[in-house]
Amino acid sequence: MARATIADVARQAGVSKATVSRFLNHRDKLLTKGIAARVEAAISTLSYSPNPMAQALKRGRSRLIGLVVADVSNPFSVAVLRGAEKACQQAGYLLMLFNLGNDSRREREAIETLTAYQVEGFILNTLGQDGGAAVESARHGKPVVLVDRRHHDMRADFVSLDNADAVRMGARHLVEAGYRELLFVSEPVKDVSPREERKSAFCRYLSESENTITNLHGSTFESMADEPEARLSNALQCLRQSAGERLPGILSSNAVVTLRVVAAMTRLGLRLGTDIGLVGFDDTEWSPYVGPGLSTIAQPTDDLGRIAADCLIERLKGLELPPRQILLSGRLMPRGSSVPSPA
Amino acid sequence: MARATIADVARQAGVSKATVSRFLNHRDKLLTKGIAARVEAAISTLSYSPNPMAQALKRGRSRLIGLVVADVSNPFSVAVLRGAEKACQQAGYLLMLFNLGNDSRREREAIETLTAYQVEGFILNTLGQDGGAAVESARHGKPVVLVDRRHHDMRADFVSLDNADAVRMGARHLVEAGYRELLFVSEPVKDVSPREERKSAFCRYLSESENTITNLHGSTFESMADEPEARLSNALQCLRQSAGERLPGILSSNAVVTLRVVAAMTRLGLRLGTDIGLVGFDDTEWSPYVGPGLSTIAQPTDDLGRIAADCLIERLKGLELPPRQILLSGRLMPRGSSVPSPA
DNA sequence: TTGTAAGCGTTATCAA
DNA sequence: TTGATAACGCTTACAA
Repeated sequence: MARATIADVARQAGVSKATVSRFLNHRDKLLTKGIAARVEAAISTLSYSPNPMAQALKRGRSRLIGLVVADVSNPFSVAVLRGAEKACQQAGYLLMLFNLGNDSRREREAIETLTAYQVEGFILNTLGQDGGAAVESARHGKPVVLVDRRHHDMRADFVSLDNADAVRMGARHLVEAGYRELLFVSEPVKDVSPREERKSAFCRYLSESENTITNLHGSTFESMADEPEARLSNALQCLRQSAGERLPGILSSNAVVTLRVVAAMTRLGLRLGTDIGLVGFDDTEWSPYVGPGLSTIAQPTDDLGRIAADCLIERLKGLELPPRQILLSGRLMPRGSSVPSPA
Repeated sequence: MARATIADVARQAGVSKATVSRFLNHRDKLLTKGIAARVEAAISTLSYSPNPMAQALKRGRSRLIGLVVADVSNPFSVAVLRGAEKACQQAGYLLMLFNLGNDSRREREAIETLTAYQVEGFILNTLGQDGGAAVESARHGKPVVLVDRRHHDMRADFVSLDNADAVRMGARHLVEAGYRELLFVSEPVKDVSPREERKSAFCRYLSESENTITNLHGSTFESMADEPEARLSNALQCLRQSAGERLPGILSSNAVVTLRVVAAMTRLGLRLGTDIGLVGFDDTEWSPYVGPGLSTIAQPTDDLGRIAADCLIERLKGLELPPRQILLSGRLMPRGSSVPSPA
């Protein structure tokens, strides 16, 4: 038999639908003990639970939160997803996931689809390049929280790693380990805010440290997904050239790039740590087992997701505040790839 | 301003709501050219799109498919998710994801929540241990497709890797490479169907090959997440003991276990391939870069997800057929970890 | 404190 | 071919 409706419960308990609805929404506030008990009994014998679609239609609120991620296969996104999910669940919301599959042109579609399903707000881990779809929905009164990636045209709560600090931490670690010719490797920076921030923080670190640390020098390199392998290999060889007697060290801006660097070093027969130092953003379960162990900067991904969701839920509860910016610190995980010579 | 409703469109076009609805659902089948044009114009000027909640309420169908995964942080689940998503999108369905976070007791909650949102069917990548919640919903007429994990009490379409074949492939590869003392390492097998299938396929392979291959011997080991590190280390040392002069080789049943094995070997100072051969289920982006490269058995994850979704959608379209079982072949990715001595 | 009735945005049934 | 009108399952004035 089909799901029980509020009418079934009302009939079973010998009361009106309104009474059942009151029991559900205001619990015992307005109800006689006896009636409440009868309703409760009816609900449990019919194992009734309200139809959220109908509720959404009537209330205009769906208890749904839209989560749009640029790419679910990015472990970072998944980690954020998990954190957000937990927070949403606790607050009685359900996450609706829309994965862009790295096609940023679909962002508008995602937001419109989710809007159609009456999501009450958005958590976005996207580029924001699809004609300000997010901005629009913010104007329509749906709160938005940005995670990890800023939208340049948008004022909204923003939750992210403290990139500047993390870069400084990674670079300083390399320097303290003895590496002097630094290279920052990232995917193409263009319009992707964390990449921009990391790159410029890297440059800032260099110009700040040139005075105090002798022989320190650095440069940056952008590696594309579909480039010929030789490009990155060349860059590494140049790096060793310019290093001369000094030790070269690489700071890579995410796990994918880190793997590309490792691959290139493998091709060239270069040893991690010994020939070139390496520190990479994003600590993964496999980081300890690549080569002598990869030194990484771990992001508090769970917290990022949780806090993003909490921010959104606060807004949904009516919190009025100028857009907040919440930056969380990363944690350095030193391993063999940033140790100059084998023990 | 708020979303346009069908009433707004009707007013704008100077027709009734029914006419607009007809335009939407039966297109031009029943409509005068002129009227159709007016409705079309009104729809586009108001940029109207129907409210799926209202549609769901009225039709009893939501265009939603529920996907329940045991653990999103498992890359396998994510890959399936991506495949399923693509297929659903093409068929005009939206996926609602529910992540169990490895707590199989929440499966019932997941199914009930999704049912409340009127999902039309389920794709389950779960244990099915939560009191046959899935079975129930199947009885309520919601089609279910199982991916990777069987529910012993359930007859439903099932999509999975051909585990028996994959195990044979992995074991044979080790044997052909010269390893003779084989160990199958998996997480606790209890009631997790792919683990059971892989383990028993391993044992079957052994008993079938003992006759033809001299000196071949094998055993199995179950490694728990929270066990002391020493347990697995011991197992490896035992393995080398019993191997004697022969080469020991390990077949590990998923990526997590593979990393545990690698960790244990690292602790013991054993070299991958040279001291112990290793082939692991699940090919990951990092597999090539751990040690001399990890030999793996790649699953066609995208296909698994896509086919699962397609099966479900066929059922939703009314296909009546006894439960199907669709097994896809894995692919061996040989790398350094199954090469006995360094080149 | 409880019930009646209207309405959320659709679709489906009936007349016209 | 088109238009009223009644549902779908729920919430919420307003009445009682």
